[in-house]
Amino acid sequence: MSVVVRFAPSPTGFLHIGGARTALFNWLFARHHQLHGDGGIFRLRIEDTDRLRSTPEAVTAIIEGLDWLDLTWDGEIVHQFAGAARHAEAARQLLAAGQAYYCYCTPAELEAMRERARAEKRSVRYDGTWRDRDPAEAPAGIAPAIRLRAPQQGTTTIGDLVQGEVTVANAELDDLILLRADGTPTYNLSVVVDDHDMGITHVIRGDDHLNNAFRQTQIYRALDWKPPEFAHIPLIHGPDGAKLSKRHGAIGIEAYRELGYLPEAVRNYLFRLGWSHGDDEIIATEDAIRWFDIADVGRAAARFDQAKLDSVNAHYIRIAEDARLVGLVAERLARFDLPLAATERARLLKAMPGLKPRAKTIVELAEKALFYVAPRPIRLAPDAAKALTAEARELLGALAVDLGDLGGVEWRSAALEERLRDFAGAHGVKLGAVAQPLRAALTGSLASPGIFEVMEVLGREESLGRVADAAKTAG
RNA sequence: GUCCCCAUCGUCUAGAGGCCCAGGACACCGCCCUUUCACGGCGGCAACACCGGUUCGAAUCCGGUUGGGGACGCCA
Repeated sequence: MSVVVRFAPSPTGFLHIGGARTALFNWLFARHHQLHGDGGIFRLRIEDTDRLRSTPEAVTAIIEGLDWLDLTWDGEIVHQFAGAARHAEAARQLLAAGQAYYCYCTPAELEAMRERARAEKRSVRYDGTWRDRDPAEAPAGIAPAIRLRAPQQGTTTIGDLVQGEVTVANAELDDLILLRADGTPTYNLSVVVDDHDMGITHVIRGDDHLNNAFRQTQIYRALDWKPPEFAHIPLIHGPDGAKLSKRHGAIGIEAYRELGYLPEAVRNYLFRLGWSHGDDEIIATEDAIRWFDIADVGRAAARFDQAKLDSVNAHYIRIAEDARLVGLVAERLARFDLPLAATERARLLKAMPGLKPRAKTIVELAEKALFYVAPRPIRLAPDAAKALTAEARELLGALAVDLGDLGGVEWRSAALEERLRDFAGAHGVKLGAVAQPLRAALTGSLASPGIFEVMEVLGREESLGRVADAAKTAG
């Protein structure tokens, strides 16, 4: 079996987290099958048949989002509207075969029909007014839409790879519109024709399309085409348990990049949401490809949990290349008018091993790296300033003299630690009593990487300069 | 309202009749490590929605109830 799947977003907004996961699952499915030699084509189709709401900006956002997540598609992007003529032709073919008919109801009439149904607490669906009516009775001046003459008896069943076998009574489904009055095809028609023409074997999409699967199956049957396999994956819900929407905040995938998440972390978090492989939590993408199986996708909706995303992201930051991290941090700092010189980048590179286990996001990493490259005198956080008591400053003054005497001794973490311990002993105080004021002086904060490491990275001159700054700070 | 789907710790999940008085991860709380904060290590809290069946035996199978979600557009 040669597997062909597609991700088919409508370009009416940014690529949100749910769409990203749908794309990810399709991509994983394709790459998995590719690994096993049975095809594995992942196509991208932009469903832009809604001419009013589709925008080129949204297309760009979707492409950038997929690029960022490194979900590469195969072949050319298909723009659905480009196939409108072909879709319309399918509708006319059904019309000629008696599988579809002209409906002259106006939108206003249909709205009234829905209102009535709602008021009478009946199910809301087209009542078939024009299904069997003679077209000769058509009102003048009204352009008709084309509706599918759907079966009214019996049932329609789809064998869903995630949800199992799902059956619905045909009486529950009404005659959907295939071609609008203006001659443009509707979503359900376009999807069926495109999926068929593109040779799509598996349709993997959000659960919210499950109902459409029945309608689409009816269209396949009317056209005498074989429907693809369906796999409707559960939606992602917000913390409140309802479908993730704009109401839950800015959730475009690019927002996550902006918030400092690494693409591999977002990928890991996303495919672990609804799909599992035993107890594995941190899963490399290569392993996910190897292990991915629709059968392991859960049936229940999952809530989005930022704390977990943070933790996964923290993990990927810890194992990321230092140079890459420096690049990402530099990019952030540059936005705050802090372009880094080569020496500062080199400093950050050296500091990165001590910095990265302390950050959950790149934003946080940049904040924590700031003191390394900030110009003297560095800004002191309130609690750091408070730690610099008169007594502490006096101690730092003495320390500066002591360290200044270090002369030819190496300015290295191990040697500095030894020196500091001796200094503390000589002054009859605990190491912490000198380390904390020193930390405040060097980093402007009371929480930082190991202080000896900080001294080494900062270098002799900068370190002593900062200590001197702090020692003379007015208490 | 009608139809469809779902249901294990707060959250993500493992579990496909005995291995489960339910395991892992995140979060939370302790302790250890330690110059601070993290990381790491150790430990703790915490769930099979409910009621009936089936079975020697059910988180796992069946039915119902409740709860949650999704869909009901000439949107996609």
